[in-house]
Amino acid sequence: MSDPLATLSALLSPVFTELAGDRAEGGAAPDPTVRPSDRADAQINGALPLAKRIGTNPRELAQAVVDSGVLAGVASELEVAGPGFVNVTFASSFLEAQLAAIAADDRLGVPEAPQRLNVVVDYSAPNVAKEMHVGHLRSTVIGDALVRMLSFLGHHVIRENHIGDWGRPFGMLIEHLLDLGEDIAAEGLSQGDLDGFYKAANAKFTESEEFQERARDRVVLLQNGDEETLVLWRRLVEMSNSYFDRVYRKLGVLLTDEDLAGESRYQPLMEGAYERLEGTELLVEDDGAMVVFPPGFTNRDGDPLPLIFRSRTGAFMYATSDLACVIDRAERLDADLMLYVVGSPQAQHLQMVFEVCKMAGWLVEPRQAIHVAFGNVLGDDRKMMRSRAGESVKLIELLDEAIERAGDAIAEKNPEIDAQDREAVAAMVGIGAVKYSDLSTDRIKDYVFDWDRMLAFEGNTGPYLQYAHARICSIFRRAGTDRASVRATAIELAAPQERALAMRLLALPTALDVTLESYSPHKLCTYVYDLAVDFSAFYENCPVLKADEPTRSSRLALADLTARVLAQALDLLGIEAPEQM
RNA sequence: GCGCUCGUAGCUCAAUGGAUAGAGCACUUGACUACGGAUCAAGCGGUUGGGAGUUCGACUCUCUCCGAGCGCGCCA
Repeated sequence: MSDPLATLSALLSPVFTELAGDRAEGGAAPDPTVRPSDRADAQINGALPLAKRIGTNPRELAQAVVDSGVLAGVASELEVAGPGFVNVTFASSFLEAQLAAIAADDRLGVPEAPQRLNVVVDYSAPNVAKEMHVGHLRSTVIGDALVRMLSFLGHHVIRENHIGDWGRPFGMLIEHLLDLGEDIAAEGLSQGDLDGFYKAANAKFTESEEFQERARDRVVLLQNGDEETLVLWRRLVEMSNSYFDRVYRKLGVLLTDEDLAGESRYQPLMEGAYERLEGTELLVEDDGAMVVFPPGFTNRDGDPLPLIFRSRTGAFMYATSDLACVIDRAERLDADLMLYVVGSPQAQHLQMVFEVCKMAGWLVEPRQAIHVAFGNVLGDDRKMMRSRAGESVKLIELLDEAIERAGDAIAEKNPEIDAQDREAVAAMVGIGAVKYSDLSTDRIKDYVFDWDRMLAFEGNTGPYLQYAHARICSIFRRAGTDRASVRATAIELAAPQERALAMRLLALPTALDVTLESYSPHKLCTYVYDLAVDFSAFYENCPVLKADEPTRSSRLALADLTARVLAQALDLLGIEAPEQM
């Protein structure tokens, strides 16, 4: 761990334990509570709670921490302040050594997780023969970022795209496919007109009784595994998947066909899951349905709320499917962790499913399932984002608009760039802007989608971060120096802006840790933004190319390291870092 | 009605129980014969929805009230 704060914490822990002595026995080990500080490089806050616990004077205890001498070589200055804080200033030599270490490290100081976990991430989940809309954006983008971060830490990540490829609507969809003829349907669907297809089918269903009957018969055939029907169903799924794939490529996420784990896949597992549930005696009959009453859930009348696993008519429900899912992930995939990147309205349902799985013994600590919930994308009217016609906005159109707007802005700000480069950069900038605006606020909250703000290129936006990266690349272009060639150069920290930048660069591992502690990508966004701001201050105050040696080389090395950390952190968010823009 | 989530500057958002609640936008004022001004610096702007409690210390934890969104049995 390269973070100087982490080093402090590690060095101080034994000191605190010793100072606590036997008077603190029984409790948890005392935490030095090292925090960033605006009055010094860091502050140690742990003396206050410890003094309280063992009944001594906090300032004296803080002084004892200082006198322990364990920070020799790490800190150049230690000062007891206020009621018992210790302000720490790092020795430049220490920071310089840490910088050298991360500069020589492909992982930029981020250690691999001590324990390699099997992590299933369930995200994106569009519906076959239905358009992907803004509602799918958050799940896809947040899930993708989490997948990237977890993979980077060395975990074994299994992506699962739980597409809606099964169920009653497929009767009418298949009949509509037959009516149209496969070729015509394929043409429409491959053009991305999924909504038109679905709506036409739906319209016929509501209008024509004859069609309804055919649709219902078709569902039965599908469920009974009729081969001809299955062929048609597969065609439909394939056509949708190739469309989804186009969207994913444009969006730049890692999902591929390999990751498809649709509802149909869990269909054959439901019977077994259900039988095992029967074996637990949790299952009870209620009003003809087979249900479980997990404790703590009530309906509007204050009665226990059931989770229904088999309807009165004998059909399995989506709870049954979710149950089969958990069992499959736990037993076949041996998942230590299951992340459900699903909108917050599903909170209660998932909570109930997880609870039943716990009661039945299929979800036992340390194996755990977590709902990574998120809020809505809102329009400027603060309501669910809709197109002018009142329909949900097609994701693909939204992405195209982002790219177009970014292209216009680039053409305006950087007329020298050639058309081909501009096109490539516009995609990186436009998509990056959309992703960053989605990732940079706390996922649990709704957020307002605002073109002007996300593409403003100023303030806390994707383009601003990319710009910081592009500027660094520009320095090297101008210098005619290969970036890799400066990586072994010693960095000397003299100016305060250099120190601040260095501290930030070293903090990447901590930023990743706190991000994954709560699966909140916005924390990593805040880190990257702070890094870009620190770099801007450095750039403004510390001339690189005009500096004398050895300062010039040192600053080139610092700039290169900054670009690497920027690009790495952006990559973990799924955002590309162009070399010019 | 019950449950979950949210409420922070005019707007959009931050803040692992730590000192004086921070950014961006907007507004005001400065800085280009230095590496990309798509920038930087400074100013303005707050009883953190109200109240109570826990704590040496609360935006953060607990309770309560107000307001908003979502969910609450045979769709997924």
